[in-house]
Amino acid sequence: MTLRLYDTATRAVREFVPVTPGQVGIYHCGLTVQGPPHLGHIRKEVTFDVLRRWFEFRGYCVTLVANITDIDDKVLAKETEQDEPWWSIAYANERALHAAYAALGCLAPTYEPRATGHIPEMVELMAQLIERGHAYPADDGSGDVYFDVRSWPDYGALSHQRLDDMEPATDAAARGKRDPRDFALWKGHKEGEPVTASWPTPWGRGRPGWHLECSAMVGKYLGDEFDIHGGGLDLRFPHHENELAQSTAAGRPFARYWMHNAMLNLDGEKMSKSVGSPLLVSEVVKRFRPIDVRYYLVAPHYRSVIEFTEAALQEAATAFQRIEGYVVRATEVTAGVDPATGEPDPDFTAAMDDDLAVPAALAALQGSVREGNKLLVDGDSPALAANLAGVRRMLGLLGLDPLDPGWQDSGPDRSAEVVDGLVTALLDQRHDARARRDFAAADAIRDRLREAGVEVEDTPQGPRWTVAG
RNA sequence: GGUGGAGUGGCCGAGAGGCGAGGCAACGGACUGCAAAUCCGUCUACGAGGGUUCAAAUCCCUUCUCCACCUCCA
Repeated sequence: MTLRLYDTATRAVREFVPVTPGQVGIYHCGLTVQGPPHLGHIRKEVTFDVLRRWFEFRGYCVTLVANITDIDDKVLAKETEQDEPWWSIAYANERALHAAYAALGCLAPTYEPRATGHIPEMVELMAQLIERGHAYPADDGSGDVYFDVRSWPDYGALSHQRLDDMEPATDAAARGKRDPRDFALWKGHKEGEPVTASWPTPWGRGRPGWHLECSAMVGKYLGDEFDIHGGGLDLRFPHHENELAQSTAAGRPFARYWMHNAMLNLDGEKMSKSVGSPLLVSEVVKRFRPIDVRYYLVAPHYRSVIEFTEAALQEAATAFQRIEGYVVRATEVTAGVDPATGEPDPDFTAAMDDDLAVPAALAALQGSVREGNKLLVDGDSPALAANLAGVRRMLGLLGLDPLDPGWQDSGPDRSAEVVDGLVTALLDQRHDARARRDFAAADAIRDRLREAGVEVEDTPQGPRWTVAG
C-alpha cells in the first residue's frame, strides 16, 4: 500500500517516495504575523496537521517545519497603525497563532523558525545567487537586491505561467529593476523605517523581502532537497514560485512535492479580502466547540473550497456529535479502551492513502460507528471494545478523538448556567411546597441543597442562594 | 490578456464512463411509559444546450455563472 499525494507542480497525483526512506521532511508556510489568525489560516494548519498524523501512522519519522514571518511590509505598517513596536505586534500575533493551534488540536511543529532569526542564512543565499548571476543589487543605491527572473529559464514552472504573459508589477519602474517581474530578495532600509527592522549586509542595511526567508530556513532545517512544501493555494504564486526559483537557481534541488490547500471563502470571496475578517479563531471558538470547528475544517477535501456559512458549521457540529455520542456511550459501557490498539477500517486507510481523501475516510468511519451502535445494544463485548478502539484510532488520525485530553475543558463552560437552572428548579419546587404549607418537603429540599453545597436564604424579595464555601 | 479551479438532491459534501459515497434535514417503521439516542427503510442529483458511446455526473464541443492567482495573502 502506497501513499499518493497530489503535487501542484506536476498537477498529478503521485506516489510518495521520500528522499530518505522512512523519513519525511515537510515545510509549510506558517503565517506572516501581522494579525491574529482566522479560520482560513487555521484550515491550512489543520490540513498539514492531518497530513503529519497520517505520515506518522504510516510509520514515517516526520520533521515538520512551519515558519513565522515576523518582518515584512505589513508588519511594519501595523507599527504605524497601532503605535506599538513591530516586534511586539509580531510576537503578540505569534502567540495568538499558537493559541489557535492549541485550541484546534494541532500538534506543535517540530520547529517554527522566525525570519528575523535567520538573516545570516539569507545573506548567504543572496551571495550565492549574485555569484551565480541570478540576482543583483539595485543600481539606484537603494540597497534592494533583486532576483533576475530573465536569468532563470524555469521561472514560472510551479504555477505554469510564461513570463511574457504575466502582468508586470505596477511599482517596478521606479525601483531599479532590470525586469518589472524581478522580485525583491532584500529591501534596503528606508528613511523613516525603524532601525530595529534592518540588518547589515554586504549591500547595505535592510530587511528580507517576503520570499527569501523560506528558502533560507527550509534549507537550514530540511536540507537542499526535501520532501514536501506546502501552504495555501494563494501562495503558489508568487511566493512559492519565487522560493522555487531562488532555491533552485542557487543549486538546491528543493521540494519534491508541492501541496496546496484550497481557500476558505466568506460571502463568495477569500476571507482575507473580507473587511475585518470576522472569523477570527478566537471569536469562533466562543460560539462553537473547538472540536466541532475542527471537524468542519477537516471534513471536506483539503483541495476543495469551503464556502463558510454559520449553518454549515452548525450542521458539521451536529454530524460530529453523532460520532462523539457513540464514542462516549461505548466508553461508558466498556470502561474505556486504548485507541492505540485500534485498527482503522481498511476503507479508511485506503481513502487516506489516496491524497488524504478525508470525505471517503469519514464515510468508512461512519460505517464503523453504525456497527458500533449496533454492538452497543448488547452491552460490553470484545467486538464492541475493538470497534471503539478502531473508531477512536481513526478519529485520532484526524485529530478528532473527543476523549483526547487536549479537548477536555475546551469550549464554552456552561456549567454555571446549568447549576443556576437546577437550583432554580428546586427552589420552585420548594416554593410550591411552602405554598401548600408542606414545610417538611420544603425543608427537605433546602437540606438537599445544603448537602450539595448550596446555601439558601429567604429574603423579602424571594429566596437567594450562594455556593457555600 | 495569461494560468488554474468550481457549479451534484431541501442543505453540506464525495465521486471522474456502467454497479447511484457519506452526513444533516424530512418522512415511514422498530425500540421507548413519553422523549432522546440508536437501528432499519424511503425520497430528492449532477448549471444549460448539443455530441460520442451499448452505457455519460464522468469524455468531446458550445454556452452561462462563480472563485482563485498573475509580486499584500493561508
